[in-house]
Amino acid sequence: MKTNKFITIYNDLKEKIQSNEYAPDHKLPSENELADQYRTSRETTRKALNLLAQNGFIQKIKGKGSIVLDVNKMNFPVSGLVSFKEVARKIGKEVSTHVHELSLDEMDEELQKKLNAKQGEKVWKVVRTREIDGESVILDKDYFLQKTVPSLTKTICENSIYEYIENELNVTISFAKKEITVEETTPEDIELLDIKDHTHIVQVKNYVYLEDANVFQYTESRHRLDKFRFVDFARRTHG
Amino acid sequence: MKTNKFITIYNDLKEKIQSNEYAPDHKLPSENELADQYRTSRETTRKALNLLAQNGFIQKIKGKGSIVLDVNKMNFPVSGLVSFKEVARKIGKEVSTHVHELSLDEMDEELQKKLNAKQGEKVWKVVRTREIDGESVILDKDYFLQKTVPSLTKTICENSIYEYIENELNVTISFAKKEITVEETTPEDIELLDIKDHTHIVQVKNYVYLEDANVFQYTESRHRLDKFRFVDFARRTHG
DNA sequence: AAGTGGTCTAGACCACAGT
DNA sequence: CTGTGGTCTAGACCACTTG
Repeated sequence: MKTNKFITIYNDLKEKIQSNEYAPDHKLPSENELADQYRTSRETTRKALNLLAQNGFIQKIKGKGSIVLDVNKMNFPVSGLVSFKEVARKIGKEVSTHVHELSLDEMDEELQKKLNAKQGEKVWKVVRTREIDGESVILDKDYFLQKTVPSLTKTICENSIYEYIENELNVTISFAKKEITVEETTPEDIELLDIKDHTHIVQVKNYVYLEDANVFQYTESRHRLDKFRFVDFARRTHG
Repeated sequence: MKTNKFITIYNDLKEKIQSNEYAPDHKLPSENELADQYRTSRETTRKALNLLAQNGFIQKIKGKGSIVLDVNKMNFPVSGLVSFKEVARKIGKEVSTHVHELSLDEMDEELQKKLNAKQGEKVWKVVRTREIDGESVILDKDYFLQKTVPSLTKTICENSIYEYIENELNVTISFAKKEITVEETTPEDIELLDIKDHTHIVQVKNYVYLEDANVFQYTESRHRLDKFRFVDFARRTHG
């Protein structure tokens, strides 16, 4: 696997920021200096710096330079495409996953629409609950098009489906859309989750798209109110 | 105001996509063709295309081309830095804002920490409720550092504070962090909002940063459960 | 083999901040 | 004035898709 030059520079600078070699509120070397250091052109250096800026490590200011941001203070985005396992590891809690259902089903009309699929295509349906510190707090229903995920096993579902998809299959995830709303608890929620006296749950609908801009997964996540937390990090972009 | 070449191209292509001149699932002209058409270099064209991709208008696929996405189907991000007025206009509802409090205060310790401010600095505190279709559903508490927002009036608060800040003052907003959690309703919620029988509200903490990477605004938004909806649009980025 | 997007280069001019 | 980041250019090579 050959790595691009600007990715190499990005990773190097990222590590130096995280290890405090470049400390918060201080400035990075200028673009010209960095281009010299890494024996590359300025445009390539700029690509690396723009990535750092996009991911919240630095802030570029015209006429001044690139300022290192306080990574810890920003308390990084648990947003986007991060998998449950990664999040769990991050918060350092005792977690586990229980698979309640794993089946290859026909789709009803609504699901067909959500996945933008044809009549007759089949989907994997996976129902899982997530336990944190011994309490069942998240109910996940995942739907994968069989077209892109030919087979699935219980073992895979108990670990990270994302890892399996990205590493074992040759599929690249491109972007995801999330919709967060609050809904009334259903009998199923009460059955599968350790609901306290709550009348509502937080519902997260997640649409995952591939490189070719087709949806291939739809997930409905139902979170116990008191255990829900979502962080979003929005950068202003041109236009 | 001089516009950059790549922004011009971006806007032109964006309009052509929105007006269906370039239809969903079809391909844009190649980068070389576009570079010819706009009498510019390929790299500049690429900058425009990358912006379109970032904002969800197209999907670039190596070896193939740039495919136009279905803008309507994706139901665009109401996420990030969009102001209440913009969102309101988008959903086309009858909305209004009521200012309950507008004062220049000392900060307590907690707020000082949140705004990363020094002892003795003062903040504008603004308490507003938002009415949609005659019901009071959002309670906003904004805190602005006086250092960056010297003066505020009730009229400004009734309209868009963001518009005032970005247009009248010479301040550029750079990025924002949001934290979404669910909290128990307080007596203040019940007093100022049309709460039904709900025991909880959705709380959105919003930290807004300037170009120099300092926080200048902290907002706590409290939303009635049944009227809350948040859309997030996450693109995969390198690294 | 031809065409596409992805990376990289070396050089140029600009707008802005600090002196 | 100098140095910074922002934009733009013309050309090169690569990896990938498709015929």
